[in-house]
Amino acid sequence: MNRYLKGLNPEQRQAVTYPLDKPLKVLAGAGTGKTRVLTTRYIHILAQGGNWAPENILALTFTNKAAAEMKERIVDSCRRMRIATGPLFLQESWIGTFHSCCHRFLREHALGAGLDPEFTVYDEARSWLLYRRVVDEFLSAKGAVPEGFVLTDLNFYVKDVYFLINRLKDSLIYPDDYQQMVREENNKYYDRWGELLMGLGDMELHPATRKVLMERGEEAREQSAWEGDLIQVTNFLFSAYQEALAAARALDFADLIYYTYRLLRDNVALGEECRHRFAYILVDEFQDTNRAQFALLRLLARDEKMSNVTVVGDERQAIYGWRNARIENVREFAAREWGGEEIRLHTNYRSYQQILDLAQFSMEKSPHLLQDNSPLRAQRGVAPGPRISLALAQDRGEEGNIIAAAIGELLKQGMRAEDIVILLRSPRWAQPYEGALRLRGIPFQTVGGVGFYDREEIKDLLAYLRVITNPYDDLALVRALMAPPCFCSDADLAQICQLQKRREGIGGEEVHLYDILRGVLVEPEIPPAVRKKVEVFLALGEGLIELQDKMSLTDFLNQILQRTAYLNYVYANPPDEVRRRIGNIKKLFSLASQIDPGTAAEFIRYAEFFSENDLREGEEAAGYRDAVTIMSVHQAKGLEFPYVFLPNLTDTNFPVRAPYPNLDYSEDLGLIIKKDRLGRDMAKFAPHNYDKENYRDIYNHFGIISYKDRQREEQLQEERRLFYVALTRAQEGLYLTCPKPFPKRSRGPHFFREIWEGYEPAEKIVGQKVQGPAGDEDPLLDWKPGELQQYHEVLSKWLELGKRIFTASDKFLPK
DNA sequence: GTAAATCTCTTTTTT
DNA sequence: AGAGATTTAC
Repeated sequence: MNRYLKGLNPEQRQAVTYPLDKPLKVLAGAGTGKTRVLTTRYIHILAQGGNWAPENILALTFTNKAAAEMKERIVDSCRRMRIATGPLFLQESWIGTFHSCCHRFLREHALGAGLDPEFTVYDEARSWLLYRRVVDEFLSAKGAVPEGFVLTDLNFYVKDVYFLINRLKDSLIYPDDYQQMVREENNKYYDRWGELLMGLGDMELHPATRKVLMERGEEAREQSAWEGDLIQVTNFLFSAYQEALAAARALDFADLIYYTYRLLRDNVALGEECRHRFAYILVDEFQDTNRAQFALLRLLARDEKMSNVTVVGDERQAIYGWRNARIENVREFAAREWGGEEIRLHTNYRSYQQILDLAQFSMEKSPHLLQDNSPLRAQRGVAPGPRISLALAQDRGEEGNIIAAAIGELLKQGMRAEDIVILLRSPRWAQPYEGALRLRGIPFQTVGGVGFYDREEIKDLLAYLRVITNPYDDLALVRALMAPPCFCSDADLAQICQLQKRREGIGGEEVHLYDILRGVLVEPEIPPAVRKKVEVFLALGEGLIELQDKMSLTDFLNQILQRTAYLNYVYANPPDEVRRRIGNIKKLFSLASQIDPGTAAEFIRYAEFFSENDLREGEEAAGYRDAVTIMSVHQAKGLEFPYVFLPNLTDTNFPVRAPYPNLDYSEDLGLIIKKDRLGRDMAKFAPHNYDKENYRDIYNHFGIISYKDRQREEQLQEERRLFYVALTRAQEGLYLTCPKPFPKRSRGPHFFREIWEGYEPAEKIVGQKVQGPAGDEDPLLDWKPGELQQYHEVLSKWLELGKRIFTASDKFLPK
């Protein structure tokens, strides 16, 4: 047997050695060694002879980090196997994300793809700025506006159209196709309404129901006209955005996939050459690919049956739907139908059986239509003693204390801090848990989250700095105008910009926003309220500009804070938020003092460097090597930890309720708009009284479904999968906690409740915080020494006795 | 009685 | 902004 196959279990070995000329789909559950299978198959291809070089194997991953890891592991194995990889392996191998591989390919074939060889790739920030400019031009040039279209309507949709465009592009739908497709789909939808209205006559209905349905039909007809307008506008903006990209010789992320796709589709010879070059294709995290990526994969494959393609994925871990990933891609890769095989990996090397059982228990609570939801089997078997603990805390402060106490206990038992992770649904909730850990002197580090430089208060203050060093920095100027104390609204700015456009129209030259501001003061058409704001702003700015060179950077920042009364606005937030923001502002001062004596301009350059490179400056000073990690579940994907804490499992936090998009597109409904211009829900979004059975039956009979309903269901399922990902990170132990109070009218914590009430093997405790005297104290930090002792006692029971000291009852969970 | 309007509470993930 | 519960309108 080949050496690299040693140590693989039979199912892994089967996957690695499965014939290379047949399609293969590996359904690999969490912790089943999927990356190992993929890298070993890569080695297997090289070792099988055939004289294949690394440049003949295309290996696609989801992140650059995963690609780097894979490269490292392959190089390692090759060295051990004494397979010569050549000195240029890292440069020649095609191991990377879809985006990075397409980028490289397009550089090689820029001319053939009709691109400038010096094309640039726009990241999200740059593409958004370009799009914004396109929208502004559209707003000022009325020619493209449909008759009757109210321009102010568009402001509501600006962001949504941008997301819509990205969503379409991720499905390879570009302007030419978009308008036609969406119109057809829309017409089909309204045809169904027509049928419903026709069918009403033959139905036995309550007169009131009939009347309502007739009215809704009429409403739907009106709404279809509104949709028509928006289709026209979105299509115009879409084309204009693409043209602007072309003019800038730029591609955005989606374009990288699209241009590669188009090049291979249209250039037959090159397509052939490419299919020859990539003798084998491996794709990791297939459940996170989008439609465009799948389509490209079909083109890259040797034949329609994907004979030289191996994909690895797990539907249960699909958590990137919001980035247009299609979980359906896994099912649609029909390896068996195409003469290949589906291999399932069920042996989990990470966790004890109890943890896998819990994950399975939770997963089966949602009606997923998954190809493979069979349970995982723990290689490590069933652990002695309980492995899953639930705690229902009386409030968030107590929750933090329970977790901190439990972690302290683990550390006392000899665990290392780096073996422990706190996983959050949203990184913005890190603060309470950080506070609890800090209180006990437990070292921690918070990864990711919203980067320091992306924080509102930091961006505001930096904007002021930028405006003062360069008043002609329009972006900074706009940000500063919108910040305290002026709070210019979008509408205010629109009026100022109109003035700018008009000046440019007269002089024919570009006029800077800053120069316009003075004009605003004397312009009769500008409302007094706006004029006042600008007046305040200019006085403020001029005062600061004078001070600029007279003091140190930190003193100057202090002046900005004082003169804008910025802290007053900070203090208007809830206490948690105030503390966080103040902490950030303090940190800005300490960063500034580090480069002090230095100029504001230097500091800005420094800050830009960090934010442009997405180098995250954490909100908390980390620096511990051996520290408890706090991160989001998304960031934890692919990682594992001995002990996992999963706090804040409230009804609103996990699963989280996301707002519905104002605009969306789907193949069966066409363009979906949330509200019509009167503020009513669009029929397509949510048919009236859809939640009532008699209406729903009629709607469904005529094929009128509720986008809202479907969206909600899909959202919940993605949250369920995210929860599954969180649970399956744990190797040794899992601690789930949920703070009270529950909002009066909520149904209680959804996922937590299911386990609390339905999963017998878990330990369950209820916090017993004694109500302190009511006051204005901060509930997060204000604990009394006596209480800590009490937590400790509760916790000892939890950890040592290992028996259920409490069972669920209605007393603690609202019905 | 049902349907619509109002009130109340909470509030994301990132290559 | 969404989702229940509650109130108001018909």
